[in-house]
Amino acid sequence: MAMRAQRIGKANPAEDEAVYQAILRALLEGKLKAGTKLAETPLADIFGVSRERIRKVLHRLGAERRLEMIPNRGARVPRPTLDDVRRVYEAHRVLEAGVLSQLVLRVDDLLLARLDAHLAEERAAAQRGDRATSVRLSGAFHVHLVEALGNPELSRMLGDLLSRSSVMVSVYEPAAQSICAVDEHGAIVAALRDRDLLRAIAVSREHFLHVEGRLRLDEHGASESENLAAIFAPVKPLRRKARSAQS
Amino acid sequence: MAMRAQRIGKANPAEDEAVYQAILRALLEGKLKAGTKLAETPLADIFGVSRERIRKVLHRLGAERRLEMIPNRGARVPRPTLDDVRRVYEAHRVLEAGVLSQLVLRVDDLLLARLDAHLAEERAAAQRGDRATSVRLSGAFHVHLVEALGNPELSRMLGDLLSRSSVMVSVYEPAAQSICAVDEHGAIVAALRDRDLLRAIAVSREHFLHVEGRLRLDEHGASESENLAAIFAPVKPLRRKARSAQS
DNA sequence: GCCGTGCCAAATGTGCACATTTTTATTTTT
DNA sequence: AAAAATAAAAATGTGCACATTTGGCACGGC
Repeated sequence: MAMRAQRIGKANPAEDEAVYQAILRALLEGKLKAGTKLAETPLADIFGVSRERIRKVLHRLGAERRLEMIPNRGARVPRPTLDDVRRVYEAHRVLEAGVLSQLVLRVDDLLLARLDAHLAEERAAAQRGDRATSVRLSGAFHVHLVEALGNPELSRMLGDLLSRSSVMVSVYEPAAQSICAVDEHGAIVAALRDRDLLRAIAVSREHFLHVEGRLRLDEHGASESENLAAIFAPVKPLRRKARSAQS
Repeated sequence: MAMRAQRIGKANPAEDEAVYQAILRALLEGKLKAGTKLAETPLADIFGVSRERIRKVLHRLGAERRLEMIPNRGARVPRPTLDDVRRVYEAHRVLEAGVLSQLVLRVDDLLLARLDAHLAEERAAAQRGDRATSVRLSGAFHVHLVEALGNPELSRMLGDLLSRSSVMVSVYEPAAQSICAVDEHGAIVAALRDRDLLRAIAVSREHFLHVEGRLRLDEHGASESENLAAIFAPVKPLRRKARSAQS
């Protein structure tokens, strides 16, 4: 019994984060198609970490409602119903209405200036046809609104909602028109400048309904995304235990 | 080696739930004082389950922001700052404003009748001095409002917020006056009946500010709650491995 | 007398070896 | 031959044995 100094218990929280971020990123970028099964053992091989670590990350993502966990059957990328998407959008709409109701009470020139600056950025990106930036800035507008309240609770809520709708967008939304119209954002700021809560809420509501209206109505049965190894390829294996599971 | 048929791997999800509910309940009922450390091994002994099971539950509660998890140092009952409490209340206020903005667009007689019935219950409980029921119904009012929208996302958000503020209430709120005034709830319903969004939001806002205003301003250093075994005593041990850890 | 240093006990984190459940493939029966 | 039944294979869930880290305490130095 030669005291096999096992290499267990490394206590490396960075590894957890790395795996978590990698899967989350793939999820947010839409690289993982809806309905794909995320088995523990293959992922452990791909990332070169123990299965328990994968398991922990998967359960965490499940708790955040970003993965669908079925007891004894593992984790799957959720396949949201059109109704699910609508509910998330509605929640976003409701939350923003609340944010606006609080915001009209404390608008100041500084905030308005910041929002105007953001609108200018959005317009610039739209004019030069930079669609990627447009999409990013379009989402950032709503983040700006909620962060103006300086309440981490609310910011986190909206963040969760946004990340989830981002994933859903990749399923149901036509890629071309997925950006919010800059005019509508401008209208919200204008209403805010006038301290007109009812108009702000109405405009915001219209805005979200527009986005919702663009959702594709057909539920195309998202196919399983094969070869997971390729999806996580850009991420360097943390340990060199991973072998290419090429078929 | 007589094939020690180990009793591991029982795959009993009910046990998880039981432990989770027990701790959550103690948390919500304020039996666990803020700052109390929840070590894994003692809890495992108390509940008569394995440490891993406790660990899983503790991490889940941490993910739900109901416990404060410190790496390598375990779980503690959070000791919220007064600012923390205010932020949760503000989030609740903002969310309800959004709910109301959506609700005025779809109020019908059925909803109003239900709310009236609830108000009647509240008044009855208040008149007969049933404080426990009053507190419960008072929270249920806000739940009714959000559930009227029929959106599970929003309901879950409010549920999280409510449960957290419930815990905080036990720290900062004077026990006697912690109930919402029925009149204020009635005023919200009245504004809803008139489809007057601005008034509904204003009344709701006032209502929450009243509750916030009653918070105790002194941060009393909540002492550690000793003898955990007694706190979880009403819960029957799941296995008979627990011995009374009386000092 | 007080602070820095090093050891000891306790609590948390992790990998592994199983048990259990699910899924798939094969066989048998009507 | 199709469907039900059965067995094998794979994947998930769990307890346990460690390793690692943390906190306290004694000892010694300034």
